[in-house]
Amino acid sequence: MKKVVVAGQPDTRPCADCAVRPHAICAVLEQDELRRLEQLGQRLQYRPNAPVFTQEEIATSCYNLLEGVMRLYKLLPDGRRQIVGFALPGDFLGISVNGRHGISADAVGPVVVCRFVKKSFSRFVEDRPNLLRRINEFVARDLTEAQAQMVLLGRRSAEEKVATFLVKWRDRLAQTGLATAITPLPMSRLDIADYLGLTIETVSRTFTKLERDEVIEIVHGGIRLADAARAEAMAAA
Amino acid sequence: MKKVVVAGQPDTRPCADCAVRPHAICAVLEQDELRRLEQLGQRLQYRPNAPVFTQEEIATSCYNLLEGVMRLYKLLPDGRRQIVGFALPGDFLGISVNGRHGISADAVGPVVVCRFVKKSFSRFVEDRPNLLRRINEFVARDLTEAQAQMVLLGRRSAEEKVATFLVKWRDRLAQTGLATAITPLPMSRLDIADYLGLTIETVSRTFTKLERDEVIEIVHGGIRLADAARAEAMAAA
DNA sequence: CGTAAAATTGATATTTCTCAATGAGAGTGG
DNA sequence: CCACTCTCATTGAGAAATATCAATTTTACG
Repeated sequence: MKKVVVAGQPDTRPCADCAVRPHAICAVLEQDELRRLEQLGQRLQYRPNAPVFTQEEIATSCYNLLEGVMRLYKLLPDGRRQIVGFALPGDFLGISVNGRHGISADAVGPVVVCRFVKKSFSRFVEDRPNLLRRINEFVARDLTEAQAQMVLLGRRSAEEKVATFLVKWRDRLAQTGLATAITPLPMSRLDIADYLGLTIETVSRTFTKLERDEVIEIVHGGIRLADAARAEAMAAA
Repeated sequence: MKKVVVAGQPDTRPCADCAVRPHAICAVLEQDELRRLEQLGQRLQYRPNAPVFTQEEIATSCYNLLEGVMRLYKLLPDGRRQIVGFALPGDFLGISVNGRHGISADAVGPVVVCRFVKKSFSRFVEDRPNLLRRINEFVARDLTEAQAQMVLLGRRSAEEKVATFLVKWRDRLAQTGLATAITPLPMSRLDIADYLGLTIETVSRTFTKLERDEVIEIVHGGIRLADAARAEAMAAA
């Protein structure tokens, strides 16, 4: 594989006009704290499919996702893959429990992150309970989402899985200000399958069925939720 | 259903000789802080199957589990249930992200908890970054476990699910000092099924198969891991 | 002991997977 | 600008895993 990491150019856009700040952990920082944190962060770009960090690898950095979509996943020894989540701008990644990353993360499309070296980042957080609380909330939110995903994986049919995925993905994009008539799906069918605990064929068939039933319209690079109400009913929690 | 909550008697055993303290969030507290926290906690007992808190309910309390096993689960509107975890002594429960509980929790067998009113507990945590960090670690650990469970639910066969469950359950019991030749299974087959995303019949058949294959021996109220190595191989992460 | 709940077992149905083939777009080099 | 090729997505047919429905056995409990 080609080299995929693009070295960060000198920061031309500092935290001050960071688009994701209100949604990121940084939102709780004061101006001067922000400038301090800015020193610690390094902006990096990744090409589509480039790995950002890997399961089992010693966790030396954590990341704010600034632009693009990432997939977070675990692999079994025989290669089976479970995607445990997709990260969107504003998400904070790389928290580890035993010094090693529990999951792998790579770029779906082009990605820009703000990287922090864990050591200095931890020191920064240490005297700022505000920030620690904020990080805590982020982790708690991730846990809540993980629990919802367990219900999906363990107890729902293929059709419910796909409908739920589409509705929740649309809602997440809307929250980060990316609402459009068409819901873009930057990830592949295989990614969706590995996220929902299905095969690519079942995902494809389910998309087709939902389109036949006029719940969605499959368009290039995404879908249109033609009958959002019906999709939401299928996704009902 | 009968009333199941037994009012806490005046604390006869204060934090000082709390058996779970080293494994609980309280481990990071100094003697005097501990005495302070003690004021805030209330010891409560629950009968088997008694609910402790419920999904969607406004989250006013959080809990240290002191004795017994709890099941944590989510229900779908049509009654399908996914158990997202079993709690053991030392676990901290009731963290909520939006003021309401995201999950339900009830006692599997008899349970004793240490309950804290969220409001006063939060105030206590506020000036103790140590404790906040500890809670953070607990949530991060839960998240890591949830991610592992997603792999199990999405990508593993019934046999792998059951074997993994048994091995990990044994390991958890061992960690909390409950290691024995026989691994007790206080939860029902239905609980196990709802934890693994299977039906009760499939769980039962899989137990039988594992016994025929001499991987386990089914004994009253639990199992013996007759061939731990083989079980661990099936569970290999 | 007798009854109810839990667990097991069996027969069949259903869902989803697997394997195989085809089709559609995107990028490339002539 | 057009084949060519590669990857990704879709579709089909048949297989496999697990669910469902039903019966029976075992265990728990009054």
